[in-house]
Amino acid sequence: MITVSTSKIAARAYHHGDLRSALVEAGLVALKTTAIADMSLRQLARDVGVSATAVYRHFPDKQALMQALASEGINQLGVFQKAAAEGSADQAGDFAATGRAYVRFALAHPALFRLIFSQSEPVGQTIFGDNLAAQMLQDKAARVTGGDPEETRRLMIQAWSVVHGLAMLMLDRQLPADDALIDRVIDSATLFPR
Amino acid sequence: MITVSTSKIAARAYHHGDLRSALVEAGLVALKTTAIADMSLRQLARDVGVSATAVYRHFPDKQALMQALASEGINQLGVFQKAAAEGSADQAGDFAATGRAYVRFALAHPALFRLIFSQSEPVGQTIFGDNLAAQMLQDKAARVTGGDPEETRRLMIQAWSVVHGLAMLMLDRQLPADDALIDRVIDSATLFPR
DNA sequence: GGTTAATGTTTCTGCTGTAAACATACGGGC
DNA sequence: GCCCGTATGTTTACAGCAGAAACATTAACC
Repeated sequence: MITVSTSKIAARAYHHGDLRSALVEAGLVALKTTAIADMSLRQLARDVGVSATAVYRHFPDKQALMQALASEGINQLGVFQKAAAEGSADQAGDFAATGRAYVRFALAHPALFRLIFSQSEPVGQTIFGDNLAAQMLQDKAARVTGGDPEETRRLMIQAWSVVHGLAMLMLDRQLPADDALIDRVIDSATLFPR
Repeated sequence: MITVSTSKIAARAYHHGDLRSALVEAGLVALKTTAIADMSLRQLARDVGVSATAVYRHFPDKQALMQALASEGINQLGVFQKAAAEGSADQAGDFAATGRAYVRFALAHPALFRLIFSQSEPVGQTIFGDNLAAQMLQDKAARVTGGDPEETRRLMIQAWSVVHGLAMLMLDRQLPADDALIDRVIDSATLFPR
């Protein structure tokens, strides 16, 4: 994946080749075993084999690197949700499937999921964000409500709240991270006013 | 509030009087203007007017102090919810009122609210916790379902998920922190399977 | 081939949590 | 009234952190 563009065969000296990508990749790996609070620029630099401050040639500060990781994370979430939705029959099942995927993604990548939402600059750009995950939420919701914009918006927010809350409470060990529980909560969530 | 138990009039020398309480109090104040990640033992010690390491006579480490703050926070949440529930007529309104209070508390005390759930040792002790907030959730839910334990549990989890998710998304600026929106989401949340 | 910009490294500052050794003062037993 | 143990402070020290500043190396282009 990391290839130096020039003819020289991966000269390991001084210039790295593509330090930025390498840092992001290392960051994603680190997030599998490291909590957000314990993420360290210096450690990442060590992992990549570069001096501590080299990072600052590619990111203005730590926050910027974290933001890049979060951005990559929200991408992966969208892809994962899309894959999950493709295997279901009706549209209501579709919607539920993306919700289940949301929670399962959170449980599978806890630190990454948290990171997505711990950027003060919302990387999940409110519900009008331009990422795949947000788009899917909008589309599925609109299809379920039949298109009425106000109802669609309400459904989006309510559905998002349920899965987000469930995910967070499970991540924070307030609820057991139980697959059956996810299904039960989502299946019995009737999101329409009577 | 801080009084030395002996006759000496608040001798500010060497022994503080009640450093533990003072630290907790200072911590709660600090949380009004400081994000969790930026909370510092040394700063708290400075605020109270004591050396940096004096803290360790009362708390084994930073985590323990944070836990104490979280514990106080969940207390306050319970009290706030109780007060909110007392002004409503029927039981369903009761339940909704505690939900609204949950979200409003989160918005009013963002860092404190986050702290409650950011302790790896769950201070909101799963849903069987012994704190007032958890007790209220259980009671209100049981009253609504008529007592059926399985249904009660489902309702608790679902209701908790909605309000927790809504609160988190608003805190993380993914949704506008709008009072009317809170009402709309909670009022239209029909939490029973058809 | 030499200049310039991009991308590295070293070195430094000030912050953090926390361990260890030492100082002070309170309270109870003689 | 003195004395000593224990609780509760302080000072000093260390390692790790984010980031600023000055300097080194390399690649790319004229």
